[in-house]
Amino acid sequence: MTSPTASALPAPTLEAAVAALRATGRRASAARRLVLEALFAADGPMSAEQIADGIGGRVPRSDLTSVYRNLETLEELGLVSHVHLGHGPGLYALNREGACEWLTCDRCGDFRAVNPIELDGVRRAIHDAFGYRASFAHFPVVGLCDPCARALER
Amino acid sequence: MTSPTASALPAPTLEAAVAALRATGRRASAARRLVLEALFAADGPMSAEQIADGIGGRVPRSDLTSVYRNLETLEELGLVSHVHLGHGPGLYALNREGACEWLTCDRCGDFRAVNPIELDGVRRAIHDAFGYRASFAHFPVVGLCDPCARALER
DNA sequence: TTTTTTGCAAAACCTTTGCAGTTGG
DNA sequence: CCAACTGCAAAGGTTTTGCAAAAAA
Repeated sequence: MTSPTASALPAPTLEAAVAALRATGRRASAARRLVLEALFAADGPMSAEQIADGIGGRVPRSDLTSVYRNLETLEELGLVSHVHLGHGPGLYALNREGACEWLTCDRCGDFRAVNPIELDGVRRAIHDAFGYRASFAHFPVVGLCDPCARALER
Repeated sequence: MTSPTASALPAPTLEAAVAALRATGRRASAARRLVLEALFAADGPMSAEQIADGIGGRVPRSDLTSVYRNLETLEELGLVSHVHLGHGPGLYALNREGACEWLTCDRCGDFRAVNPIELDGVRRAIHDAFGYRASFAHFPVVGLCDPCARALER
């Protein structure tokens, strides 16, 4: 029931993101910049709470409600997206060049970002068999990673 | 972080399910029978709340907490499993013969059960490319169904 | 000045936990 | 009888909503 309203392309810098905000009549508020700074400083997808906490001090902390609202705005603009890697909170990341899709292990919780091109064969197989255009950007491929699969084979 | 502790096979009838419960020292309580009756009466996967509500009167209603606890028990026994079809509550169903996996449309929310055999080609492609043993039983393949894909192409 | 955005409090939503009382075997 | 189970109330974790005050343009 979600369909990204991507009205802007990935922004490579904070300034580009601010420009994209302004271009749609939105404001570059302090709270919004803080969210962007946290996202630019991150090395992987983060929960709203981690963003609000300021990534352990690397960035000043902010209000959780505002973080959620700003993430929603940034998502509407196509600057950010979120993924559900299991049962916990949604995880947010900047849309970088060649937006990513995800694989996650149901057993150890580890995850891996993959370039959509690498999943095109899989996507084609699904489309041929079921007529669905699959995407693993919002919900990942879930399975067992190789170490966990071996561990379960005893 | 989930791995089914399937200690029993799918039960084709309520009596078989009761037998599976007894075989592991568990009791066939009234509340538990009600959950099983609801599941046997259902034509698709249901939320815990729908089960507690007694499928709109087809079955007497029961306490939501007990429903959750009983679903958990039935899942431990391998009689039931649940799937997350999007952002709402988890949906539960009996494990029928040839347990199923799921496809769901991100846009209209529609879903479709498929026999795991039909996804084996997809699974192989994923395994060859990434070393993951994918399963779409707990988290479905998410994408756009054909009608929605056409609708978006304008 | 006008419109957007914020921060707080509160609620909504789904699920789990604690516990005293009940029940199945 | 006794362990397993129930129902209620309460809490936990994540996300949303309402609203008056503050800030951006």
